[in-house]
Parts: sequence; C-alpha cells; structure tokens
Amino acid sequence: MGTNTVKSGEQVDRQSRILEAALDLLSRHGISGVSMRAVAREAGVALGLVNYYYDDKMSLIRAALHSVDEHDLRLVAPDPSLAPDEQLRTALHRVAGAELLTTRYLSLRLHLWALAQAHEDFARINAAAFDRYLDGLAALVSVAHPALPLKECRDRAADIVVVQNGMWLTALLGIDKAAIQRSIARTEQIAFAPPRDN
Amino acid sequence: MGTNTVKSGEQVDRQSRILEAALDLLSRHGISGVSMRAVAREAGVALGLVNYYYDDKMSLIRAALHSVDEHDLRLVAPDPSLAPDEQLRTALHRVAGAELLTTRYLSLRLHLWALAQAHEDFARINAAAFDRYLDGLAALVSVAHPALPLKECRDRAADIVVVQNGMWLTALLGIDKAAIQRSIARTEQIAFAPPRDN
DNA sequence: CTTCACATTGAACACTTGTTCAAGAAATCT
DNA sequence: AGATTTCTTGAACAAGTGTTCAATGTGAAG
Repeated sequence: MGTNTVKSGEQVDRQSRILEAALDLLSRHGISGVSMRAVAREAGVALGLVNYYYDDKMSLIRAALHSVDEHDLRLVAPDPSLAPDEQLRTALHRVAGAELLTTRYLSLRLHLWALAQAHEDFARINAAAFDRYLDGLAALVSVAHPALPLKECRDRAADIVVVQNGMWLTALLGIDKAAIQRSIARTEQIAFAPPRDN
Repeated sequence: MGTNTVKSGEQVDRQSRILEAALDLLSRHGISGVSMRAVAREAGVALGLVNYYYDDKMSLIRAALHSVDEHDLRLVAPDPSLAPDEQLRTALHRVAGAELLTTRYLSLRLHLWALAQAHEDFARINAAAFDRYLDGLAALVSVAHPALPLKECRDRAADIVVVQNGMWLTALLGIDKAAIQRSIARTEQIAFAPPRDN
C-alpha cells in the first residue's frame, strides 16, 4: 500500500486526473456540466473508473470542494520567513494575484458556493472551511498587531473577508481592475488601522 | 389581448405562478433542481403548460433572471420624496434590509451568478443588468454629491458595489450580523467621503 | 346554438443521467 | 511459475430529462 508505484509512462495517476477533470468541468460549465460521463471523457478514462475511485457523484464533488478549500487555506498560511506585517500584507495582496483572479478559480469558488446553498451536506463543509479561513486571517492580523485584543482581530478579519468576497465576485462580473486595486487598499486600511478610537 | 380577463377564482394567472415556482426551486435547490416537471408540480399545473408559456427551459430561466434583475434595479431607484443624501443613504441601507437579507433572494442571486458563469447567454444579460445597477448607484452618488466629477462618482459606486457583493455573499455563508452592519457603515463612508485628497 | 381562439392536459418521444457489474488487463506477491 | 490483489473497461438498467403533440376544456364572439 502507501504511495502507488509509478506507472511505466509519465502520466499522472488516474485518480487525480479524474478529480482535475471534475474541477475543470465544474468551473467551466457549472454543476450541470459535471456528469460522470463528461468527467470520464475529460479525464480520458472509462466511465466505470470514475465510480471506482469515487463511490458517488457526491463523493467526487465533495473531493473537489475539499481540494478548493485546501487551496483557500493556503492563502492565509503564515510565512515565517517574512516580517509579521509583511506576512499580512502579502496575504492581502495574494487574493488579487494573477493565479487567483484567474477565471477558473473564481468560477470554481462561485459554483461551489452555489452548491453549498443547494445541499446541506456541502453547506457544512463549506462553513467549516470558511471558519478556518477566518481563523487564519485573524491570526495574521494578530501577529502583525500584537497589542490588539483577539476579539478585535477577528472582527477585522471578518470585515476584510467581506471585502475580499466582494472582490472575487466582482472580478467575475468583469469590473475594471482599478476597483479591485482600490479594494485591496481598503483591506489593508482595515487591517492596519490604529487600535480603535471610541 | 391586453390584460387577461380575471379567472373565476381568485388565483393568480398561471404564467406568473410558473415563473414564481421556477424562482422558488432555483433558490432552494439550484439549477439542477429546476426541471420542467418540478416547476409544473410546484406551480400546480400540468407539464405541458410550462412549455406553453415558455418555449424553452432557457426562456424560463431567462425570465427568472430578468425578474431578479428588475428587483435589483429597484434598489437604486431614485426616490424624489427624499433629500438627495437621504436617497443615497436609504439605498445603501436597503441592501441589508430584512427583505433582501432573506435567504431566498441571496440564494437566487448566487445561483444566477453561477449560471451566468456557465452560459454565455446569461452572462451578457447579467453584465448588462450589473451595468445598469452601477449606473443607478453612481447617479445617486452624483445627486448627493453634486460637486463631484462624474468619473469619481462611478468609481465610488464601483467600490460600494464590491463591498455590497461581499455583504451579500458573506450573509449567505452565515457570518455574524455585526460584520454586515460595519460593512454598511463602510459603504456610507465611501459614498460620503470628502471630495478627494490627492 | 355554433364557431373559434385560447388554455390546459398528459401520454409519448428520444436522450441523458447515476449506478452496478461481470469481465478482463496489469501489477504484485509467494 | 501460478495465485491474488488491484485497475480498468464498457455494456446494461432503471430513472429522469426537455420537448412535441393530439386531444380536450373553457369562455367569449358571431
């Protein structure tokens, strides 16, 4: 068991090819474009193999959701090689980076949100991932702003997330880049604001 | 022709019952929950009648999209009975009002966005509606802030929309109301900021 | 009344869907 | 080598899909 022995050719293992195909179809055509047959075709495998690696269609979508959630979490992962406030600043800028503002990722995120609205099962997974993201962001704020009470850090993280979600959504609708840049500046402003004034 | 003669009973005309059913199903179960049969069942009519009023499934969804877009536009409609800055302020508060933060509307909006991502056809309609919304908001800003150049008004409107989209999305994910309230304050801050400082 | 346009029905069509399964290929083990 | 476990295939099935259409109901105009 353990890691599979490498196949003779150089092709990736079929299971992740299948998952990748599902992610691609989901981002391009939405959930109604993700049929087991379409996934099999896109991955270049037989229909039966999709059901071999993933019991259900549900399991397949769940795996896709999980993979995107993991990707999201990496956005707010601490980077010890940077100064505290640089960690926070680069994290805030990452959400408008080239890889992220790619339509594929944004579209994927949108379709998964929509899916979470439709199925209680996905809603739970999504909410949990969202909380972890919020925690990660709050931690970055706290490290960059040690004097700030934790409650306030979480509030700021929540405020930042609102703007970030707005940026993601608005980027999908094709608004001008300038508004995105101004919104990034706004998240920085929230993050690095003086400790409170009331 | 013209308005139909009123049916004997007090029930609404079937066409709008069908559209309403489609909206309901879309908001609750997403696009894959909207089958012609499900719509007919929900509306309490026979299957054939759905295809009688709407040629396609596409036409039905298009009508749903159109109806929500109209609702969106009404959010930024000018209200001559109010003072200019009150018009803008109430419009900004409306997006977090009880009717709007209802899950049904938000969910609908989300699923329609997702649909627009999947079908070029819907994408165009959606983009056009989005532009009209942006124009409406920019007009409100302009009226409340007569000295401000029009370009600046549009920029502020774009910034506000980013935050509003974020609020809508985040409300769906069930974040605390406090963050929403702070975000509304942020939109006001953007709208009523002094004319520029650089 | 008859006529006629409109509204409404549900059966029927061809097609796609998710899932199962017996069969076979390929790798691993003894 | 054979034995065994793991992959991989595509046919088959029942259920669901959008769309069409001949049949019927309904109410107003002639």
